[in-house]
Amino acid sequence: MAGELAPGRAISVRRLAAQFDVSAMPAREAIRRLVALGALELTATRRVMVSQMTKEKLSEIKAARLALEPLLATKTIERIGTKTRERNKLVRRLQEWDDKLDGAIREGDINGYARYNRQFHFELYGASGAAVMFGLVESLWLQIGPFMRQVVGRLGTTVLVDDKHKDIIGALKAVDAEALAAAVAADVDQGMNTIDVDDLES
Amino acid sequence: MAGELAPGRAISVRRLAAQFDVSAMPAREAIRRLVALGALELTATRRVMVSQMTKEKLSEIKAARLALEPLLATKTIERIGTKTRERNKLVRRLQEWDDKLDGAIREGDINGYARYNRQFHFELYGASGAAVMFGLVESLWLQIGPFMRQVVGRLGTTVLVDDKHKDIIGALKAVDAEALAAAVAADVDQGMNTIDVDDLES
DNA sequence: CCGGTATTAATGTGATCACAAAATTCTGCT
DNA sequence: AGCAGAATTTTGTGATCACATTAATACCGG
Repeated sequence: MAGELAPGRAISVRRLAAQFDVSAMPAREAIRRLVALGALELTATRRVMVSQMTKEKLSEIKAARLALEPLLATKTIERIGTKTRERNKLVRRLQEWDDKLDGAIREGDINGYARYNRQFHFELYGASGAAVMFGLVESLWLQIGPFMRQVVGRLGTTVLVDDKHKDIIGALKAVDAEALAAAVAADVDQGMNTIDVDDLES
Repeated sequence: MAGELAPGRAISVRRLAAQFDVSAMPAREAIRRLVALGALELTATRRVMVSQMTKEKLSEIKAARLALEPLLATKTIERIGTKTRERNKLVRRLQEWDDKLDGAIREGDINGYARYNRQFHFELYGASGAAVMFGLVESLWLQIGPFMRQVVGRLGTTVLVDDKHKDIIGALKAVDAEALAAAVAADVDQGMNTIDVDDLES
């Protein structure tokens, strides 16, 4: 999800096992799990690699994210909108992640960007308590992660300065579910539009 | 997905392996895969069982299905809306499944209902070529399957006669994306509303 | 007949092996 | 140097074992 593994990169059981100093079995399970979630894919020869991105997949992931993530954010407001204490706590945490995110963007730190952006969104979605949808979104992020990293690595983090995180935090503070959903949708839309499969072919 | 396994039912590697006359390894992989997709869940003691349904999960699944399945249907129209030949072929197949489905409902055949309803929807969604979203929806059906079967088994298939499949086929024939999305949403909504977690507690 | 305890069976999980198939490296020839 | 083909290594996958843990059953005292 952090994009440490480039699309197309081959993953083998024994190498992964050696890397994490475990036996083959846990490595196998981890790999097959990520295959089930779409992060890794099986080649025709049963080999496993980090999934490649295509225009079609990117468009699908964008549509699915736009359909699900605003919903999750809305559920978070439904759950803790009236609980001032919890809401403030969440706002504080989101602000922390966003601060670190801004820092990472300024410094061109791609690892930091990927990490803090994920933390920010998952903190917001996790607070919804909606485990099923959370799982679906997790699968989408697993599929988009390696590709995003590649693109950002090529274009630089400056293309990502214009996120809508401030709007998200503002809507959460105001307990405005509609504005929150709109801000999340705008953030997803903006993030997915700045990248393009063509960015990797040049 | 067909609901052959009731929620709460324990699944063990060795039993599954014996049942399908394979060794432990493929059974393990299958189980872990279904765990990753949410169909099975791990208990606190590392045991595996068919996932239980809760009001919250049911509500989440409904929301996610309503967000994704109309989208998939729309993508199907985008893909083969203008290709008359392929479209007619799909319509014919959908009609076949729907006929069998009606028969199953009339005869109170729960297995048939589960099977043909799934075939109908997946035929429609599969034609979209949207593999990512298809996977998400598959995961949702895997999670709802065992529960649906339980409820339908208790209430009888007659509660399901009022599906919107005729509307879906009609909209597809008319190449009306909006009407198709609305019909799919209505079908999902109707199907999810006729069932209730309370139906299993009585 | 009931409830708790001891005994037995079943289970998840990590480890390792074997084997065929695929990828990679090496080699020798032009 | 370039390249086909052989030799070697790597790999996925099924099989089986071992061990600790948990569930199921048997047993027995009241």
